[in-house]
Amino acid sequence: MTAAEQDRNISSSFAKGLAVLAVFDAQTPSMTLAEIARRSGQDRATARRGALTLVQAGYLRQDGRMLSLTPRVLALAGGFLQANQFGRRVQPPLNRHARQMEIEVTLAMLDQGRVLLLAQSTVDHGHITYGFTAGSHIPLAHTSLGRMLLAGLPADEAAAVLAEADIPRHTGQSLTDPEAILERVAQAREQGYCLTDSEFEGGITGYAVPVSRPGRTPIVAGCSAPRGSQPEADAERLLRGLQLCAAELRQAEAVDHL
Amino acid sequence: MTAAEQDRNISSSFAKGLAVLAVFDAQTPSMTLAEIARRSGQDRATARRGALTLVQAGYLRQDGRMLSLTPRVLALAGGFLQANQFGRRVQPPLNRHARQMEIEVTLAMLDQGRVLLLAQSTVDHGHITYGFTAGSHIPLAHTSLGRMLLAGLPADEAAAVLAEADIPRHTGQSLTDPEAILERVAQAREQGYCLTDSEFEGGITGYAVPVSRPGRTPIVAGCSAPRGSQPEADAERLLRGLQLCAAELRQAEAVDHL
DNA sequence: GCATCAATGTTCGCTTTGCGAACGCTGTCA
DNA sequence: TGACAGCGTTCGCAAAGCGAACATTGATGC
Repeated sequence: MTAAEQDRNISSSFAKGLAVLAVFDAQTPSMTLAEIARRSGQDRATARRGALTLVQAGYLRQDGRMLSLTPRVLALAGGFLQANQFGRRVQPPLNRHARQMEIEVTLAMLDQGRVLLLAQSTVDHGHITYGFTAGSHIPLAHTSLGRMLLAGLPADEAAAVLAEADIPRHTGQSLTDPEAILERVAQAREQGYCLTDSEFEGGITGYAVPVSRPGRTPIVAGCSAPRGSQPEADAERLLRGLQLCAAELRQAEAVDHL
Repeated sequence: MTAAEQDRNISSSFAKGLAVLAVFDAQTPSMTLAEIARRSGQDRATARRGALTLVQAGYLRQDGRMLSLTPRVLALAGGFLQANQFGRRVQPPLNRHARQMEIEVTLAMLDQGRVLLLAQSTVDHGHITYGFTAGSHIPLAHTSLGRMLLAGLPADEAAAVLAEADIPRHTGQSLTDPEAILERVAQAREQGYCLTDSEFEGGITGYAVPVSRPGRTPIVAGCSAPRGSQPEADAERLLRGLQLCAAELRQAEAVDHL
């Protein structure tokens, strides 16, 4: 009696193992077996087999009872980055505009109810940096990147995605009502850019503009900076820079088939 | 009769699935099932199950009969990068020195007989760029990064690693005799830096210095540039810059536990 | 110091999964 | 048009791996 109609085309052991690997995208640098089991929602024995397999394959390292990712996982991402020519087609425009704007520029897309950072220009100056890198996840609801991404979806889909995402309160200014957030999203959709202020980190303003063509899976570019003495002049300058950057990426078709 | 003494702690299905995922680190952006099967050395049916599982998990996308990586694989690397604070501790020094040197600086380590790029500064100027990114693999034998990495190993281990790696001929200047290469490696080990000229790409000189402390798993920093009119002055300037960068990374203990 | 308890890591019998030979389908060449 | 080569897909049977049960570790009370 098999009530659960298991699909013979899917390897459940493999899927469970992948869940073990994916658990490490949290901020926790290393975990015990039991913790992996808990976070991946699997039996300890199952998680153990998955983890030991990953150790043998070289993706995980075991120090005593702690397990942590090895640099080899970078090679997995490397495949994607090379296939899509990020080094040639995405990173250079990002860097050039970042340098002109004198600010870090980030490219992002939706992933599982969060914002996935695809690439980040790296400009050197005195500014604070969150320390996010390509592959980092950041919250959806309280960042300009997240809201601009939602704005790239039809309103009903955006509402559905937001309903699935959790909406923690980062600062006193964070909007917590989904309706209020969706209103900001609609506003971003209309005006073609998104600003947020102090909702994720106090005193920091976020800027974002769309990169992907309408209808495609949304991709956005954005940046963030401490609120200065002339907020409106800053906003105008930065949004103009982001728009230029986005236009260039669009023209280079750097991002069309993600 | 089970002659092969299969380890009950390892999930072979998972290992095979991982092999499917790893196949995409080639330069091939998308593949058919049969090609995946061939490259991963697996039965077509097995490869199919692995691939379909990856599709369901969102790491692979299926367009007709072609399969390609999705951006979600970046999240796997993101876990590693965040855990090791690359955004805070590695990227900023790299960028700063790259800007001072006016050249792209790369951080790398050994991985499976090749050089794995861990991070890359991103400076904007007119120079040629190979288009490599973090996570890219480059050859071991004919790059200064590769030879400096080998120099970080005891001589016998270096020879063993090199024996496993393949040594294609990229240019007319590529050394092909393992002994000759090991001699250059020994030279690099003694003098504490490595230069290569035109062995990977004609007219391009590569520079590399060690970053990790002696005895640890080798990590190196390097850069490459077209040979200019004053090769020796260039070499001195660039090596000095790389040494400063390496010293800073060492002091920040940015790379100690990889 | 010893007993108690909770939480983690590991084993092994039973069931389920997934291996791969075999099949059908599609496009190509003579 | 028939033969063929390469591809994706199916299904019976062997073996892989699930998880209850068992060790092991380490913290807490007496």
